[in-house]
Amino acid sequence: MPVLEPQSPQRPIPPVLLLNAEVKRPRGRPRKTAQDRDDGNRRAALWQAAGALFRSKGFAATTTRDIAAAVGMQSGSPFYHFKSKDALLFAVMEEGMRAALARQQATLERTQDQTPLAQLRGLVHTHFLVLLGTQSDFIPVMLYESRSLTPAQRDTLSALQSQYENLWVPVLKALHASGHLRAPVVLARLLILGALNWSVQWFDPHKKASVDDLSDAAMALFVGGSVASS
Amino acid sequence: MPVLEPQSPQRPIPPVLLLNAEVKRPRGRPRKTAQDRDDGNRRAALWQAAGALFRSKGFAATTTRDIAAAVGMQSGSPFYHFKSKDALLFAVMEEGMRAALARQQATLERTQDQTPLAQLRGLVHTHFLVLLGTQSDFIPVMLYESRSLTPAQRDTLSALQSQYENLWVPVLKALHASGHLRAPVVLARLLILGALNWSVQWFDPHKKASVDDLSDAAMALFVGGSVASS
DNA sequence: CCTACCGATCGGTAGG
DNA sequence: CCTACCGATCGGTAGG
Repeated sequence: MPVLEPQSPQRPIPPVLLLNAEVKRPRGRPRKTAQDRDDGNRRAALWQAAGALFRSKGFAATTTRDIAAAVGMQSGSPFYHFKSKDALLFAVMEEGMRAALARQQATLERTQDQTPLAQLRGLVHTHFLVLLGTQSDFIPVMLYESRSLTPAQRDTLSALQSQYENLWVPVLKALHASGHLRAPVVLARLLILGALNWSVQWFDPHKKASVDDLSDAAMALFVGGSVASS
Repeated sequence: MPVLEPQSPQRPIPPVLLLNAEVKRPRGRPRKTAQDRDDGNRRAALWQAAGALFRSKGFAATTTRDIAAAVGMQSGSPFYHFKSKDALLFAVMEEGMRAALARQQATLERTQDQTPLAQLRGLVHTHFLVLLGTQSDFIPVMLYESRSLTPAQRDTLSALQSQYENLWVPVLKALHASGHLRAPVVLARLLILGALNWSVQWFDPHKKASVDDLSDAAMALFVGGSVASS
């Protein structure tokens, strides 16, 4: 009887692995096809899964094992793609900000010949889509978990956030000049973005209010005010 | 030479305690005076310290050892006062909500003979004070860490939150009826509270904008709108 | 409220 | 990307 029998090939698959795999997976490591090989598939899968988990459970309460399991990896494997859990958090935020920036820039281009009111309506609507869309967990994560970043990461993200906020300023300035917006532009920007961002706390896609309804209400609240008649 | 000498009174104070205590404390366990005895001193100290730590580091990233050290206890001692870390979180939130409710009720009583605009201004101002005051960490914690509560705790808190939100409704309805507020009342309430709540993200007491400035800007934004002249 | 400790978990790593 | 594991930490507890 052998004293040492490491890695016996007949050893049964541990139950915990069967729990994580819905269907039997083929034996051995998956072959890398031409489409599959190191083109960032797995890396993107990791930060997308991380984004969803960070959003629903919070950064500190999410384990790297959760993330690994979500994409069918073993516990140590995420560290092959990301140096640390922190790097994963940063990737989630950075990818999200870049996507949001691109969408808002497209919105501004699409509405550049319209009135400032229409431009604001476009920014508000796109912001709601970015915030509340099914696959955009990035922004809520960014808004809630920034304190877990390193200073250098925070700086990089701050620059992206400034870019994003600055997209709003010319529109708000125009509306301030035309009298549609009464509050000072800087504070108005902060309060408006806050009102929109907070919707991640209460928006329920199953309720009756749609993103369009929200956009209408926001516009009415911010720039649809009446004459102060008393 | 005695084998067992538990609680030897000559035993030196462990260095870790000296680090936490700015001044030398009297030897032995502190005597309980009439004022001191179990009147909730230590319990309140714990949830107040927990509130500050949960706010700055987040619930999951704060250890019960952090909390114990902040009030000069040993690692296991918070569990003498609270059944679990979870119970501490709940205490922070509940105490905060009750304090906020009391302050807003006082505001409404103080302004009950004034115009709805003045009443809203009072609610906004008090809300900012509750949010941004030096000793009110409770609300930000509540807003960010609710997912760590048990369902029963969440229910209790939801009831308090509903009470708080309902304080705003009559005022907003009056302003809607008078034409000062254009957006639907329910969505307006959500957007307005969101705009205010978000200020915990960016408000800096060392910057020039005061809570009064914020209140003015918020009023201008929500109910100070101009005629839509184009 | 302290002491001493447990059981579990977790981020991360060496080596393949 | 997996295996096997470490070092540290953490919530919580027994007993006093």
